[in-house]
Amino acid sequence: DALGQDKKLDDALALYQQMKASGIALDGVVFNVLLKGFVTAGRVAEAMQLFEEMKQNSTPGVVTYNTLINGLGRTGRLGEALQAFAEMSEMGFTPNLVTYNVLVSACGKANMLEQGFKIFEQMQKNGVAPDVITYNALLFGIGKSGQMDRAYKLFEEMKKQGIVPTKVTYTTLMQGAGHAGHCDQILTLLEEMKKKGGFVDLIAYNIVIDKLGKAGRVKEACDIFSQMKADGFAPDVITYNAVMYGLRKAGKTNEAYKYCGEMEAAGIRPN
RNA sequence: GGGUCUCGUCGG
Repeated sequence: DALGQDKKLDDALALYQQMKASGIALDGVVFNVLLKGFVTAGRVAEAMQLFEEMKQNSTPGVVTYNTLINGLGRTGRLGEALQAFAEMSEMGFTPNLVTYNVLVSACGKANMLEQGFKIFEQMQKNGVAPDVITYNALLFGIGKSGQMDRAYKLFEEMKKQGIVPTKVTYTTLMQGAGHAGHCDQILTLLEEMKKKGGFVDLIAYNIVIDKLGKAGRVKEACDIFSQMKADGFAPDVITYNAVMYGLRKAGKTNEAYKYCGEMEAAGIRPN
């Protein structure tokens, strides 16, 4: 699993072959881990091949299906993901919270928001209660489709249901507000996150700086950049790219170069 | 008893 996460999937495969050759018994978890490796590397064909192999050995389980559905969904193959979802039920596996979350998330990314809401309803009919990840995934899809009024309604609704928003909820709303061009909302959300304590993180600052810069509010972007450092956050390459993009867009190329120098001085490699 | 699955950030 560690090798697979670390872009060393082929080393993981070698280890797997070695295990097989030494006659070590391989259980379903080993296969799931490999499947996940293929899926995160975008090697879907090999993932499908391994999955077929697993079926011969009758090692697939709910986690296997979830991993596979996630892989299909995140590579834009929503149709195949839904097919795998149907198949798992036929095989007698009961979809769990993760299964539904993977599907809702895939729908949002694929601009199939209404399909996502259908699954949201279906899970509840089947007695699976949505959690904060489900709502965050829906908010992502709503934000991507530019319907922020609907996003704020769902945000209120989730709280009414007793779901506690996380920092991901807030940054997801920020992104949506950015898509809709609502920079002031982003700043309001940042203030709310600060009040919560412990909600503001590097990603939140990166989003704020990016959106302000793209909206031409480059002075504010630079101010937030200073503020994040004052708050003890170290800008990363994404932060620097975002400020520099905004500065360059505003024609402040010299200013952008200053940040570039600062970045290198901070030991951050340009990408 | 433990190990595997799901949500948010830039540029290209």
